[in-house]
Amino acid sequence: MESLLQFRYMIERYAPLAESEWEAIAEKASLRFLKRNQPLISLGEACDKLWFVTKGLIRYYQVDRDLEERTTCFSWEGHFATPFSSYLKSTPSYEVLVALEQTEIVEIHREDITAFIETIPAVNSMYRQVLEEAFLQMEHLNFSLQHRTATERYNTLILEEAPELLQRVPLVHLASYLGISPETLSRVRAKISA
Amino acid sequence: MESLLQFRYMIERYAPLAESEWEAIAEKASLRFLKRNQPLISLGEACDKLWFVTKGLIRYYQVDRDLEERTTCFSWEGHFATPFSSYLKSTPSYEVLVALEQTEIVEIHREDITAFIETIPAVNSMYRQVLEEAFLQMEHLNFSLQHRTATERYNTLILEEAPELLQRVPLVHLASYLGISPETLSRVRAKISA
DNA sequence: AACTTCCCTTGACAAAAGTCAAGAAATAGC
DNA sequence: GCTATTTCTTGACTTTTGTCAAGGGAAGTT
Repeated sequence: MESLLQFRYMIERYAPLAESEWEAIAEKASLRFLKRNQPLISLGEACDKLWFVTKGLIRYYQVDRDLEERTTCFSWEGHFATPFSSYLKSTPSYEVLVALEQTEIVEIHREDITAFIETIPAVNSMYRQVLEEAFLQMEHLNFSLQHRTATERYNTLILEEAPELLQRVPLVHLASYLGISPETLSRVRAKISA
Repeated sequence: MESLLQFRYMIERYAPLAESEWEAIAEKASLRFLKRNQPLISLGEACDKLWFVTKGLIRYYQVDRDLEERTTCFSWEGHFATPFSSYLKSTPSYEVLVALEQTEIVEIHREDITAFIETIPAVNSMYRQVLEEAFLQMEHLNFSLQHRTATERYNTLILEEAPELLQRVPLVHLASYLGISPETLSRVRAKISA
C-alpha cells in the first residue's frame, strides 16, 4: 500500500477525515527511508518531528552509565515512533531510535501536528486515543516488570503478545527490553523448549 | 484551601478558565470523603468517574493469581486517581484503589468530563498534558524496573523522587511497588543506613 | 567462497533476591 | 494507657539471575 495512505487510515481508525483535511495533512507529511542500523535520532539531538512507521522496525535504547545500550521499546509498521520526552519538551533526547531493518517512515513537523490537533477534530481524537492506548500498554509492561519473573515476562510480552519480534529482533535486545541478561534469556528459552 | 478550588487551580495550571466555564464544571463536581482503608473502587466494579485527590493518599493494587496484593501505583493530593483501563473502556476494573489515609476527592462523571474536553479548551489542554506527563512518568518507572537494581530503584524512585511516601506508606506496599519482597527492601534500607 | 563480525548458547561460579520463620517494634483502636 | 494487630527486621537457607569466558554457528560483506 502507498505509505502515506497507511497514515491516513491510521487517523481514520479514530474519526473520519474530510478530503480537504487530508490534503492539508498530506502536504505537510514527507517520507523517510532508513537502512539497517541507521539512526532516526541520535543521542542529544532534539526532536521536533513526529514519526509514523509504515514499514520496518525501530529499536529504542538509552546508553547507560556503564556505556551499555539499554533497550526500552520497539515500534513497527502501523505505530508511531518518537523519543517522547524530547518531542514534548524540546530537550536533547536521551534515547536513540535506530532502524533494525530497512524502514520507511512518515514524518511530520511537530508544529504542523500541533496545528492539526487544534484544527482537525479527527487528529485531536486520534492523538488523544493513541496516547491513551500507549499509556495502557505501558501500564501492562510495568506490571509485568514489577511483579513477574523473567520466564513469565518472556512468555507473555514476547511469545504471546509480540511473537513477530522473535524473528526480527536479536535476542540481546529482547533480553534488555525484558530487563534480564542475554544469558538468562537464553536459558529461559532452553528450559521452555525442553 | 477549599477543595474544589484546588481542582480549579489544577486546570488553570494549563490554561485559563472563563468564570462561566468554571461554574459549569463546579456544578458537576462533587466531593467525596474516604476513611483509612476504605476502597474508592473495588475489584470488578466499572469506573465511570474521574477522581482528583485534594487531600490524602490512594494506593492502587491488583490481586494476583496467588491472592497477593500487587501494588502498582500511588496518587496523592494534587494528582488524579483513576483505574485508567476501566475508566477508558468501561470494563470491570482489575485494580483496586484504596485510601491509605483519610482522603478527600473531587469526583466528576466521565460523561461530564468528556463533554468538557470537547467544549472547554482549558480542560482539553489539561487532559492532554496530564496524560502526557503521566506517560513520561511511566516511562521513567519502566526504565528503572527494566534496568536498575532493587537498591537503585529504592534510591531514585522513593528517596529522591517521593520521600514523603516513606512517612505515609507501609514498606510492604513500597516493596511491592518497587517489584521486590519486603525483606529485600528491609535489607536494602539496613545497608544504606549502615 | 572466504572472511569477518555478530549472535547465541553453555558451563562454572558469584551475587542478588526470594522464602520461611521468629521475634521486636510500632501503631491503631478501644 | 493498654491490648491486639500490624509492620518491620533479621537469620538461615533456596532459588533466581548475573558475570565471565569460551566456542559454535549464522549472517553480512567483499
